[in-house]
Amino acid sequence: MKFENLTAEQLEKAAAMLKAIAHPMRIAILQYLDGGKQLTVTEIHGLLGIEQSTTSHHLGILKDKGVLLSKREGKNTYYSIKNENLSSIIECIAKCAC
Amino acid sequence: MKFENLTAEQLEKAAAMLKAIAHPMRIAILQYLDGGKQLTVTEIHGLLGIEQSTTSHHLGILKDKGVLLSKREGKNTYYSIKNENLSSIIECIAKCAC
DNA sequence: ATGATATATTCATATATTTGTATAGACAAC
DNA sequence: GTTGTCTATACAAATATATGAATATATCAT
Repeated sequence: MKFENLTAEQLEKAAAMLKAIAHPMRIAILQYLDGGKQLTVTEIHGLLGIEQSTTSHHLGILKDKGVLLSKREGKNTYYSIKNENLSSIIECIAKCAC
Repeated sequence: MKFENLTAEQLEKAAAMLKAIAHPMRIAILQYLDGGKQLTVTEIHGLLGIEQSTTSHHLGILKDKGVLLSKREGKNTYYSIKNENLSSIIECIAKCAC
């Protein structure tokens, strides 16, 4: 696939999506959700060891930029990865960065 | 490849690398350099239509985070992509975002 | 309705990023 | 040497991001 022809608008959207992912805690969230898993805010909050409001904020960013999906079930909100293709970004960056 | 076991340090590095890429102008730079091309600061500055110092700054960020390589030749500095694997990140994000 | 639990939002503060102007440094030609 | 060109850096102002405490909202159970 060629990406030499991305419009300014497309560049903005791609950058916004990448920027949403480009945070240690948010990468950690993606790793916990990898493989189609669905986790609640509280579960992720516990796994990350950061405040509930901070966790919710990170999840909101990822959802807002189209990285995650959310599904409310009773008191809980389950988050999952919208496009499993995105996992390959993390795998690739892990290969390059580690 | 599993990435569920990244250490805090590895998460930081991966995030830093992604953050370096996660900017419209810097994605545009990567698209210009795709395919192993080498371009000078002035050439990229001309292609992007932004200030020379801003261009140099963006290139410095990408180099500092391990995305680009630079090679000085006389007055010119040629920049190129360090790991062509990284192109696939952009291709993937383009697929997901566009 | 009351209380308990889960999630989202508001707000403030601290920190980081982006951008361009101006300047400095490196190098070549003369 | 001086001049012109290419690149990098210092600085400042504007903007954006990250974090958590406090609060609000939603839902369930009783």
